Amino acid sequence: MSGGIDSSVAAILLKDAGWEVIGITYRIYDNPLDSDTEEETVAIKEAREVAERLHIEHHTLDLRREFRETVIDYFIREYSEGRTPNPCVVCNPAIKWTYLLEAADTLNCTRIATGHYARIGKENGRYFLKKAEDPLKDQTYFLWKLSQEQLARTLFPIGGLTKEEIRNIARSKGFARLSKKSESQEICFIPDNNYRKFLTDEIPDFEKIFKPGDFVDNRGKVIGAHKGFPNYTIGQRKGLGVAAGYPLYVLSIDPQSNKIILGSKEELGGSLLYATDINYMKRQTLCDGENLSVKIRYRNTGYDASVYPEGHRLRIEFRGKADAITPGQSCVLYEGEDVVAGGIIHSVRPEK
RNA sequence: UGUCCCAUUGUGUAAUGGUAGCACAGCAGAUUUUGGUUCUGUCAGUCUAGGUUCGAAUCCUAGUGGGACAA
Repeated sequence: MSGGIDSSVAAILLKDAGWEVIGITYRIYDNPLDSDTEEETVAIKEAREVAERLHIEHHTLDLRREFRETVIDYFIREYSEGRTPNPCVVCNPAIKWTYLLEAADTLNCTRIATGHYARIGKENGRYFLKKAEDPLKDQTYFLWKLSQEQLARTLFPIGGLTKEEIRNIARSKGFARLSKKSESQEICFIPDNNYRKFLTDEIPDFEKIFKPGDFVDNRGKVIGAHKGFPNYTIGQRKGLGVAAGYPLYVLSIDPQSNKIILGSKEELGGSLLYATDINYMKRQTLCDGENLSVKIRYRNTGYDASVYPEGHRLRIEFRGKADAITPGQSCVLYEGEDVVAGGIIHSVRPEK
């Protein structure tokens, strides 16, 4: 329970369905403390209050160290290597599910549940994610890394409902204030939403390690100066400070030469990627050249692509051009509503 | 040194002599369980000095700066 509307309604729905519900809230970062008590964070306090009103048991787990070691360190490492991390994808299996299941075992609970917008299916003995009922809120993109064991014990009480229905439930159950809370999450451990500032604050000697360098065009011509490559991500347009008469986007980042290549929207498109860290979900493996819909970012409906397994990785060839394929981000393979597999985008260039 | 061309917001450009528009960048907001994208709004300009004209970015003169030719 995060204190927000989704996990609170998930708890309400489970309780109404007759489950014996226990609420768990994590403390993963030094978020602002509640101004009255100075003891717990605002979010934890709100989650505890919801649990109290539902008359359910509630526990708080301090996972700041674990979160730091697995999520924040990863986040920093990826940007330091010129890649673009997705902390939620790492956090879900490694933190949320791992410690929720651990708590479930100590508390003698059979299942765990979260407030994610997703559904679970099972075919041929395999568990897999299905897109949420509300296509605008579907969060399967962030959950592709969950294992079979994790999925087997998971419930998604709100996956079959729309955001509007969730709000109505909260209101009808007397949680009017929750239904009005803003959606905005962004990176949960970066309070001011400024990840660039976070990196320069967190990385010792940032200015010494990541020096300013050149923005260049596709032919290598210098067209501007960048402020250290961790400040940028592929597809980025804002904040480049280079005017060309048409919008410029970050095409690629080369940490070795400390150069960042800029170009037009057309040049940003790519038709190939290699994915690693594959997690097979609905299928145990894939056939050569299977046609699937591939999502390479959260807010995207997916591109038609052919998928070729190559050892421990996948080669994905898009039918058309995919926009801003970004190493470090996830690619999730869908067959209709079902998540077939997922992986991390490793490279976008043809290789042997 | 001689001839010619150019000079508009931070950048690139537009405006039959009638009082300055567009794009990019910047800034702000919207959207969002990653980053990026996208959308909306907004700031800002006629090189300088004279002159012609009811009126000049637009015409004339000089200056300044840049470019192209030329022994």
